[in-house]
Amino acid sequence: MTDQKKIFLIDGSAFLYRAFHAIRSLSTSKGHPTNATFGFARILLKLLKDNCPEYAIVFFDVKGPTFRHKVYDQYKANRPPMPEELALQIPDIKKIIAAFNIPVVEKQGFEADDLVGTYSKLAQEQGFEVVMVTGDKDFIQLVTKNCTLWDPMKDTLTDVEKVKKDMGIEPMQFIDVLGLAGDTSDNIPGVAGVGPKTAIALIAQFGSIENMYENLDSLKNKKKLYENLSNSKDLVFLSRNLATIDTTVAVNKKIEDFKLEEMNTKKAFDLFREFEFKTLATEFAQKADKSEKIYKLITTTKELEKLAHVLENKGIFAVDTETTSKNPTEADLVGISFSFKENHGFYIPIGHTFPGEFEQPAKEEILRIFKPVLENPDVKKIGQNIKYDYIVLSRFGITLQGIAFDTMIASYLLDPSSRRHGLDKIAMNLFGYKTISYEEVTGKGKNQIGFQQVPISEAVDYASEDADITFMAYEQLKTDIKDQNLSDLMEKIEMPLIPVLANMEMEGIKVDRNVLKHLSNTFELELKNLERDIYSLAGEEFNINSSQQLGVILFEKLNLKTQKKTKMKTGYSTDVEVLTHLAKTHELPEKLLRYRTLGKLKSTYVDALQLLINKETGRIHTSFNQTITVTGRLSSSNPNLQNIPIRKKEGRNIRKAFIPKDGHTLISADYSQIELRILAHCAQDEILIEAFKNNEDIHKRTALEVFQVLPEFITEDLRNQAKAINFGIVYGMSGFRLANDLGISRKMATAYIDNYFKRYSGVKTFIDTTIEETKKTGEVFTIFGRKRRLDDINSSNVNLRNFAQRAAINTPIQGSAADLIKLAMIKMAAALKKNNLASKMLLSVHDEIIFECPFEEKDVLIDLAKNIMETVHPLKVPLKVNFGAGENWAQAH
DNA sequence: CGTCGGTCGTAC
DNA sequence: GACGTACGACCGACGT
Repeated sequence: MTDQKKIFLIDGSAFLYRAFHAIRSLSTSKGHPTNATFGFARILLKLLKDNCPEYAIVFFDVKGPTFRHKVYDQYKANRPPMPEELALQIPDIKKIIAAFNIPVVEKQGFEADDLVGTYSKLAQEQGFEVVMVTGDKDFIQLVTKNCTLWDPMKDTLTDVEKVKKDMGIEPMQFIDVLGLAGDTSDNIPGVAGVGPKTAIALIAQFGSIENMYENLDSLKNKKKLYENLSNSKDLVFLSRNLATIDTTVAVNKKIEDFKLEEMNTKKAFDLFREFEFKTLATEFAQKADKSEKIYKLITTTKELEKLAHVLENKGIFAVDTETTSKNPTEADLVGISFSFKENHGFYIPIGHTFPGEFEQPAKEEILRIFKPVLENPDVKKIGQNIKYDYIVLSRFGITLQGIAFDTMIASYLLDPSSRRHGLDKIAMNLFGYKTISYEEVTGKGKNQIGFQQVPISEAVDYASEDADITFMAYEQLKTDIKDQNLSDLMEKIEMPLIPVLANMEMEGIKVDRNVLKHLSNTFELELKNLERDIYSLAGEEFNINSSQQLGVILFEKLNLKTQKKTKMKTGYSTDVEVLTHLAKTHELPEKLLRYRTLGKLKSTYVDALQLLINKETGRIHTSFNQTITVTGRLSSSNPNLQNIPIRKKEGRNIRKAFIPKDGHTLISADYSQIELRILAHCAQDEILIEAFKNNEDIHKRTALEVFQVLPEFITEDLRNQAKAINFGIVYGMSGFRLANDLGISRKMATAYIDNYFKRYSGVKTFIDTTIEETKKTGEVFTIFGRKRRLDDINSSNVNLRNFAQRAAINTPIQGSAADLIKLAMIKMAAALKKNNLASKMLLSVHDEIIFECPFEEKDVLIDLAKNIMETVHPLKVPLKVNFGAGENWAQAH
């Protein structure tokens, strides 16, 4: 190695084609080709990584005639025009080069080759070592002791020694080789019958074309060659001229000007993201720069007041709270952070355990100073999962107002199928920025500390970053939301829903612990008995909850007939269906079914619910998650109050534990057949619409249509079968499944479905057109424009494709129902406030809203709710809401 | 000792 | 294979 400066001259034009052809096909999800862009980027990255160049230039041909065309009008005449797929990618490639901060040189009338030649000469004159980066053999003529040739795709290096060794000639003599051999791709003629091998041999023998012709007689013994050479003398000299790389192009002569600057990783990352180069994007993501961040600890009264003042004036800022718990209904405030400008953040410590190292302001003072701005509805607030902060602040006497944007929700609306809407993922996706993780500052496992114990400097960085990134993400996501036509959904539904849900969570629902205790004891007793019986029937003790061990007992020890394997084929299935079947032949499965039912009720509901009763309020405060489901529904967790049993008697008893507070009653408002009504609306099916308009029993109507019998022959059983069909349609059910469910032949089930589609022809058309449309766009939409991508709809995998087709039908229906009830909840919350009612909305269970209502308000509330819920958004069919009231949830429903 | 996938069961 | 959307208890394999 020498300390000589080195410059890399990159033959961009040649690599365009090589990259384009090397990768067969690659494109973004929208179909924009990226194969050449990817190949080119990889070549440049390899160059940068392998060589860490200080100087480099990329050269491109410029469209239009060059001096070679003047000399020879057939030059490159046989070359087809650049494929459109490639031409489309040239701007992308130039963007990548720009992001890498590599200078580009191109000049009208000259090819990249000539520019490489010219700069190669200049650079050597100025004391540089030159590496020409290309796969084109023509450049061999330029190789000198200070100029080598590197092909990054084959990773071969060509220097003077290698040329001498391989061909027995000096590099400069390679021009004469080209003169003789020609070049079919450039349409340079050369000599007929003379290819590279012969040409090299001739030049090796004679030294030059001139010398060869002077001594042509010595080739007379090779008659054909001699004739061809004699006849082509003019062409040979012309060909040599054409193949000679010009080294005298008039250009900026200062090589020093081409010193590389550091690449713009951010821009490169953005481009990789745009072109969907996922691995490259991730690679670049980790190189984010934290040095430009300005995060400040704010503690003095003067600073606090100044900050509050600035926030007020800015009119919009991101806010984030740090607390002692993941559960906002029991979290204590540890700190609060703000940001209103990218790369800037402020942190105010409130409840840190070790304030000795700094002055922690009094909590009351902080709340007093920031309460006005946080409660000012004209000052907009941005948050990441801001419902959390709303609840925490609310418990400290601050009602957050002016909630304008939630980055978690925006991320969700843009791609509800993604399970990752954490700030870390958002930062990575948008900026390639790796955030400080919570575990990094608190530790994890048994050594984890609360945020209140995190050293203040780390707390400042972590908390400020959260607000900073949230603000930065907001600026990007708001345009993404707009571009994707999701603004209405965001502004009219999801954002206004946040405080509504927050208040429902804070309100919670009262639970009678004694009811649960009693149920627990009752179940416990029976479970003990069942356990004893089961062990006795099995002839041994085993873990009844282990389906694996159970399988062994049933199918190996007792030799019961196996029914089916589990989904993953890891063992025998022991689910309800199997056990029910086995129950006909053995007593054990019967007991197991009972054991399962009671065990489920006890562990999942009766016992788990008791643990989640809040000590302060005596109520259960679920979380309503707004960014979980792919369809737009809410989900509920800790506990999940959306799957409390109701269908069977024993389970329904659990609902008796959910009660209203004194002087109140629980009211259930339940949308009747909302999904079938939405189906009627979306499908514009005449019969369905008519049936709903006439307030008919929809399952009975379906029975009439499908079974083609007179009304007086519709039995309860037939109605139930029709009900199963109605539900099945919404889920995209197959004939097989229907046959299974109804215990009829597959043929009969298919006939039913055929009949259904014949009668409800609008539904049939809706299903077909929805699937067709989804195939084109890869997206399905709800009535309110909620979007879900279903790329699998075009998968070659039958299972994936069928699944996507069913989802394409179900999502608009389930999702539109979710849109409607969300809107109804927003309107109900507003109406309760406007009418000064003391009633509270407590829960939402997909098509049902539960209220807690003072006795005297009951009639008013039902009137109001009926009015609002049924007219929430007019459809082609009426919406109908059923009401129930009672002293517990079982009664109310 | 924590994580994670599999199985099962509850709701709409 | 075969009906959409969730949450969560329990088991057991696996990794630290």
